[in-house]
Amino acid sequence: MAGIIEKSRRQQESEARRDRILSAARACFGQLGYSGATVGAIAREAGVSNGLLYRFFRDKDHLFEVVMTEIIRDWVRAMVPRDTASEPASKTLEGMFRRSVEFCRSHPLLPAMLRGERALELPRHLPRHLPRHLPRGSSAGLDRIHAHRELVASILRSGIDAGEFRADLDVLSVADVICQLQSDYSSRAYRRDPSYPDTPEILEAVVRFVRDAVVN
Amino acid sequence: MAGIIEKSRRQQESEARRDRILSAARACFGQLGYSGATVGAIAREAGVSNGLLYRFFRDKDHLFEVVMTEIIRDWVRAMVPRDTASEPASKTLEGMFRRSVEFCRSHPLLPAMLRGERALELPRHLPRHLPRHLPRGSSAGLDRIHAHRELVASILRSGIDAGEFRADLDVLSVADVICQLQSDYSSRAYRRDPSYPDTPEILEAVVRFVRDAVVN
Amino acid sequence: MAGIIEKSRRQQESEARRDRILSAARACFGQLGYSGATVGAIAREAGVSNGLLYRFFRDKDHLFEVVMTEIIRDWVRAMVPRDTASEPASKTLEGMFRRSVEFCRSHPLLPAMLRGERALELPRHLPRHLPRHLPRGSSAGLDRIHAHRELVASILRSGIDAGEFRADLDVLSVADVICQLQSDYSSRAYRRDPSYPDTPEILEAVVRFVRDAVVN
Amino acid sequence: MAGIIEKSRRQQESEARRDRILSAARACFGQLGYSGATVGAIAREAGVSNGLLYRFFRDKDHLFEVVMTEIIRDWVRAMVPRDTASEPASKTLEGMFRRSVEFCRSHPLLPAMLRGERALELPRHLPRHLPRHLPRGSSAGLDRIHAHRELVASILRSGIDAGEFRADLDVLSVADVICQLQSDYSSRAYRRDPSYPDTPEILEAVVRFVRDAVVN
DNA sequence: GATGAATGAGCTTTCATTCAT
DNA sequence: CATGAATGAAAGCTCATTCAT
Repeated sequence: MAGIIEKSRRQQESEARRDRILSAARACFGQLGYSGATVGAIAREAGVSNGLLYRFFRDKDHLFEVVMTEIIRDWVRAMVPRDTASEPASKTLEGMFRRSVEFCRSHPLLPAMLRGERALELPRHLPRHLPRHLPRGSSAGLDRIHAHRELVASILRSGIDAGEFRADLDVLSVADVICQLQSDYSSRAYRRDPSYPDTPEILEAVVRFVRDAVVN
Repeated sequence: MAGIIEKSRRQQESEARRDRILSAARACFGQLGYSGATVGAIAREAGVSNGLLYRFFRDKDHLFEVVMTEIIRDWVRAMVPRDTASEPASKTLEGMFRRSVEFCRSHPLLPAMLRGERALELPRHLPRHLPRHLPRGSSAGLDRIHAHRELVASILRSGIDAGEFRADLDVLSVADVICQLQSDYSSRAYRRDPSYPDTPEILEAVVRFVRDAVVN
Repeated sequence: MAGIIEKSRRQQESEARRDRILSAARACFGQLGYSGATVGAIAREAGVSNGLLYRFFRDKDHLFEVVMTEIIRDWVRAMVPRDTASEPASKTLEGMFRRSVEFCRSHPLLPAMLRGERALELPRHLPRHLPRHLPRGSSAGLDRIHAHRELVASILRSGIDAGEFRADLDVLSVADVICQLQSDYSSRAYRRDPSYPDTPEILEAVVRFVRDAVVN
Repeated sequence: MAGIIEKSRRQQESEARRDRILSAARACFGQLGYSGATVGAIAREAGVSNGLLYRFFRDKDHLFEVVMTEIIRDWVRAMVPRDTASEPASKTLEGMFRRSVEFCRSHPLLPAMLRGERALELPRHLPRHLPRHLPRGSSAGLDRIHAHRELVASILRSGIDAGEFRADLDVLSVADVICQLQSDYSSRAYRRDPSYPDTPEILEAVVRFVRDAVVN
């Protein structure tokens, strides 16, 4: 039994280190961008050696991909509405919005990247000669984005069915707009840019803005 | 007099080169991100030597800052409403939105960065130890952003005064939302990411969405 | 007694592991060169852990040296003539040559390195500034080389004494040439380089070449 | 005119540096093997910066290939017989042999590699899992090797035709043996290994050895 | 002014070696 | 004894920047 525990201890520590690396990567990529976040910086932040990173991840790219996939998974998970049945659709919508903002506030800042996904530095080897279209798109991430949009759309539809929302909404497009706003304002917490304020008042205003746009 | 003309000619050529560099930088930064856009690539794209770049700009960072400032200036300039007096405020708003999108579509893609400003790779040397707040923020650019917001706010106010818009709008916050949407959808043209579609239908929907949110 | 047996068993296992490591090292060094053969690859090939290697060998260099010494010992041993008395010296010589080739063919490929000994990657840390003479030269190995040459020389001498070989041979030099050819052609099997063919015809020709050079 | 000279000066210096790099690479690869010869060591030896190397050569591999091609070209060129007509074939053969040795003695040591080509460290990325056959074989080099063998063969044939050499020689195989010996003893100068002596006596003996093997 | 060859700091990645388990 | 996770020095390579021409 001692043996088992001992082995488990080692394994646990190893996993903990892996997690610390992921956390550090999340933070570094978020604050410094893809190539600004050097492997060395990530390792230092995680309190491990440079080389250890490569025991867990094939290379920097792989680490990046794992970070992105994870963060999107967590974010979507955090937003998903809980008890959608009993409340008015506008409340459901508002709940999602607030939970998303809350997730981003209390969590490492990757969601900021979501919005800018494109602006995130591309892995440096892909584009050698200028006119090349960006690949990127860890499919896992994309799926989640679609799922998110679809979720909002379904809330909109149920709101329309309930006579709560305007009947003439272009559901998919409006869902797109709402998702966009959600990621925009969710990420402000981490922009730390006074030009893009992140006050309760603003959030209130956004919620009201959306409600005014969709309710009858 | 010949001397003067000659000098003037020289100056003209020099300025033309500077412009070509700026254009190239705009394109390269846009497509490749901050660190993906090497000084060499920009120079090649501009058809000048590597070193010439440093006659006009202190360093890569400086060039980046100038590019950003310029692009924001042009963008704001393109959006500014022409004859604000005779039309309803909602039309003015819609016009701005469409002009913004149009500007970004026909113009090099930097506006895409606007939205993500923060996500744009930062100059690699600045942040050595993690908890450091991003400098960034070519003040010129910031001013424009404020100006833009102020402009939208003034349109909102005049719409309210005219009884066209809801009287209870939190003008500044709503202006913020509208500006955010403007830059979001303006930049989609350049994301080339199927997850973030850029169809006329979407644009129409956004216009309607905003109108529904603000008109009485 | 049980204790002794147990210990002996342990010891046996340990030695078996040591042998497996040596085998693996022979294969890896041979196919991948000194620095291509990573300690990890050797351990994996041997089916032991990375660290165990260091219980038996001081470091990678030491392992390499032992491998070289062993292989040379085996090779020389394989070449040694059996019943030198009854046959003509040219037969003895031919027998050595063929046994050497056979040894290299049926054995891991290190003999290939023999020839190139010098070209074998040297331990990377030794030579920092260029003009340094290569250490290398596991004395054990060298002795064997001398022994080999001496053996050939003695065969030559007995051939001369028997009136079978030319009397004017520079015995030591000719022995050197013959040894050289022996290692050259013995190692071809492992070069797998079509420029250096390894056919029975070639071997036949070499045997004849040597005979023609030495017999009266 | 000044302009032309000036430009030429720059170019000349640049080419000189390229040559210094090639020289240094020749020396380093020769003494240290492929991976022992670090890019840094080569640059230091050449008296240039690390990075300059990459202006002239794609990467370390490319540099290596150029070095090999060049050295083989020079070597073969140095061996080629001058006035093949008037002298006996055995003299022609002897001349080649001596010139080859001379070339290697006065020249950086790469010829040593020729012999060991296979033993030269392989570019490290090719073989990942053990059972893989070595590619290598800068075709330019191989061609030269074949050419060399063919040259020797033609000398042998003319010697046979002249009744100077044995009529029953397996020409191609014997040419192979002679070429092998040529590269063996040519490279000894650089082995600096007392086990493989490089004295005039040895050379004399080799020449005689070959003569005895082929002449009638 | 304009060039681009040259530099060298700094990046990602590998791997011999150690040591807690 | 044996393991393999962890380390960190050092490798190959890139690229912002300088400066002789």
